[in-house]
Amino acid sequence: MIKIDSAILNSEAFTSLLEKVESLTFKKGELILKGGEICKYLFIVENGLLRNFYYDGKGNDITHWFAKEKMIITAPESFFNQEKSFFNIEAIEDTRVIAIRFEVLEKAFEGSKAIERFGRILTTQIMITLGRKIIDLQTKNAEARYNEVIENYPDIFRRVNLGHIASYLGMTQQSLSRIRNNSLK
Amino acid sequence: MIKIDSAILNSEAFTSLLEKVESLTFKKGELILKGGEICKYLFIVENGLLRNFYYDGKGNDITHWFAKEKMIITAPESFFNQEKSFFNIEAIEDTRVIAIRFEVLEKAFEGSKAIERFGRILTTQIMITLGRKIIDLQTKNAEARYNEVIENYPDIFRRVNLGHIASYLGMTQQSLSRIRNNSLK
DNA sequence: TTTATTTTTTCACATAGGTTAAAGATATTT
DNA sequence: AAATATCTTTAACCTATGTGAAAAAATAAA
Repeated sequence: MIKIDSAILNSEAFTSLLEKVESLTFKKGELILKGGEICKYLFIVENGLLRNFYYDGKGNDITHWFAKEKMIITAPESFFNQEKSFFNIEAIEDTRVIAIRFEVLEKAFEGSKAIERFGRILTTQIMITLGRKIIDLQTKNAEARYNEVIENYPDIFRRVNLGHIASYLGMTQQSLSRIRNNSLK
Repeated sequence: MIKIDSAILNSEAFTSLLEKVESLTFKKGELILKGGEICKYLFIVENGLLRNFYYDGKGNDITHWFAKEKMIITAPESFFNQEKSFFNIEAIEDTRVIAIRFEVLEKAFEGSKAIERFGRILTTQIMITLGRKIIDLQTKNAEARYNEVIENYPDIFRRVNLGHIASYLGMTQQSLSRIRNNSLK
């Protein structure tokens, strides 16, 4: 989960970029990006909650990323390379976003060193976050991963159903339920 | 594993950056960065092989990243934020690298939009690679992950011992050995 | 409210992969 | 070439987590 620093949000470069972006709203349950499409937007959530998830067509639905207020979300490989997406994006709640088109962002990158820099710092932080998640998946058992997420993201946890949390943590919903039960005792 | 595109390697901006970098050599087995230190360098491997690994002090040694010729490697969270590293970097073979100091890279970013852009594109590609690895860990079983790595990185696989490959794939060495045995039959 | 739908829990059972320990291979050093 | 150290395989056993199915609880719709 990637939060945008308010120093960046308030910067001049960023403010000027914001003049060229769109404001979109989505209904709860709405599929904003379908796998196979090219992701046109990078979203910054104003209010509500989105998730990026992988779906393999065989019932495997794996949440990869949540984004609540002030967080950023997209399908990175699709958006930045403008190729077909492996991922879907869905609104978990009624959501309003700032939506930045790829071409707008590209132009902003070209036109402003500060925004180019913002983009670099942002992708760097995402890269670090994902690296940590890999280590967690490889070193921590299901219970430890669960404890970590309720520690770090208690409110997302409250707003999202357990199936999504379980897949985000790399376990089945039944396992998550078992863990929750055990940890009460 | 992150390979640098040769279009970038040959660009003017990159060439000028290269004038300010260091050439370092490491002996096989040498620990180049210890957990707890601040990572001063981003490395580009000229020849040889490095690995970035996590070690928890209890015998858990997990390879996170390999880098052979033309690949880039560092401890991202430590290097880019100049904070203590959770990761170690080790030479698996005698290795010569181009080593770019943080301050040099920072100055290069500040001084050149093209390099700032190079940095952004690089971190974007790493971000995408790590995202794919997470999905693989969550959807594929040990055997499928093994098959994928020998398909995609056959030569790294040949040059690295199986313990490192196993931890990179998120399994024990014994499991990897079992899989290799089964897949011969 | 009642009914329908979705979400969460529970349970019995299955299994992939972990653990521990030891034996074989391969390399490296003396 | 012996001796030592390191790497890889094998095997018996174990456990965390998955699977499938159903019940219970919560939420939404009629």
